[in-house]
Amino acid sequence: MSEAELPALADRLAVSVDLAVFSVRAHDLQVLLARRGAAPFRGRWALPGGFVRPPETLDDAARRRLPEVTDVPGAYLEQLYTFGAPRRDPRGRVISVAYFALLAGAAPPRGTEDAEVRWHSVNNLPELAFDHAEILRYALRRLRYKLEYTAVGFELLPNEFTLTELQTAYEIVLGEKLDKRNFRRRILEADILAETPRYRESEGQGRPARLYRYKRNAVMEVKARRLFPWGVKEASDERQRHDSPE
Amino acid sequence: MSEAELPALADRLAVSVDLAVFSVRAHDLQVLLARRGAAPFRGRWALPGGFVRPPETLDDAARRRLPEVTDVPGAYLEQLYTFGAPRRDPRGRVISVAYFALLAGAAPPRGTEDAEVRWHSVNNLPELAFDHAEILRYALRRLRYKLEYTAVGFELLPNEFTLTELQTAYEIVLGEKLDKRNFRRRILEADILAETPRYRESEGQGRPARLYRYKRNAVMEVKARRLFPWGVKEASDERQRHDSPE
DNA sequence: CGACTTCGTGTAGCGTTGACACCAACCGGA
DNA sequence: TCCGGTTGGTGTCAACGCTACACGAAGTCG
Repeated sequence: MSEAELPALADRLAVSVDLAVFSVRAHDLQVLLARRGAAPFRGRWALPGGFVRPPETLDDAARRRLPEVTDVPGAYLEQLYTFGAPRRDPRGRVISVAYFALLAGAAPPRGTEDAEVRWHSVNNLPELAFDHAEILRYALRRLRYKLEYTAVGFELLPNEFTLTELQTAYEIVLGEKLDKRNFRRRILEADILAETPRYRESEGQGRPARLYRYKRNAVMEVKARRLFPWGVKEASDERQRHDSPE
Repeated sequence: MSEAELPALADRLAVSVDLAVFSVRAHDLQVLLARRGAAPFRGRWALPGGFVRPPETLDDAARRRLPEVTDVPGAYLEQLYTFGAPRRDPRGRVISVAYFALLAGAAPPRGTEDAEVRWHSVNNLPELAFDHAEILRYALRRLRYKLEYTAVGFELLPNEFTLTELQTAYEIVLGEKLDKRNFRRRILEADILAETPRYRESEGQGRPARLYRYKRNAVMEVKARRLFPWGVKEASDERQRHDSPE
């Protein structure tokens, strides 16, 4: 930031936000995609997003997109990474600040005037416009990491939920079965859930399950872990940059 | 990304990269700052950085700054977060993609024509221009996290180093003493260091220490950790967003 | 050669993790 | 109402991993 003057208009860049909106629906991890109604990539599916307007925050720009594609009370939103390859958009230089969002599974997609919006299974994705496949791969990786060392899983569920529903959501996202007793021990010891007096009695047989809700104002914090008590592997084939967070 | 057309020139944004360049020098964690030679914030210290030019990658824009402020062979560089509050720059709307870099302690600062560049202790910082204090706080947090669960510590040292030097670097960054035997066990089990046949004999008394170097092509990878075997604390006073990476 | 400094090494106790099986509550149909 | 079917909810024990901790080795200096 040493230049005295802002760059000339011609040297300014278009800045967009793109959202990877995840939800667990139909026992599957899904992401919200919008079909492009105009060139370039007309007809292709893409992450919902749009250009940042001069007076708004990046977070605001991202949050503003949400009601355009789905009905949702509160959603978890987090900035992910900024993608800025010079030719990622054929129209010209556009840098994209990627966000990911977590929604309770109930949210139905909401089409816009000329843009069809639909949930897609992350296991069965169409070809995506721009570099959105890369963005989505990255978002997915981050989502899994995040779920492993933080407890944002609630954001994928309605306000009240059973422990089994929570565990199932984790299993779906992580793609791996978890031990019931250990899962419950951990999540309860973490002291971020509050029992409600209510039970889920609905749908069919079986013993009714206690409903829990997420304790507001409980914030996950990674307990200071001494150095890296983990592992190291040889350089994997995975040829990706973006190894930030983890 | 549903609009068909790019925004008008007037609605484009200036995009800058700002770098938090860290190094361990004089038994202290330091960051490279440049004194601003022009308004706004003339005379204030700021993170080195500059505007992104249309044909270059964000990473390139960041890497291009490095030789302007210091001599360095290879430096570790990683994108951090993108800051986009509308009024963070009094000249107009500028969004800043923040990077952090790690340098071997030897690197001397290198002034530019009208910009003095100096190392500053992170424990004794001057007032910074723009929102750079916030960016730096964030970068520092990420650096500490990163060091705890990844083994980038080498990047703060010259090619060959002793285990004690490495441990000292970790202690300085983390601000906490570490157990010698445990540190060595961990770092060696990780199998990312290679012994050299050489010893550090210089400076003064004591038994000479074996020199090690960082194994190229050894990539840290967080061993898949089951769920969050960690802790949770009440919402801390720390009123910050940006809880991404961890 | 003795005092001083830094290097380099092993173990035992403890806490945490992961694996594992059964009774409880409710439903529906016979 | 009883019985089979389904889902909910609970405790222990063994293996492992982390932490804490002290002393002989190798060299320097006077």
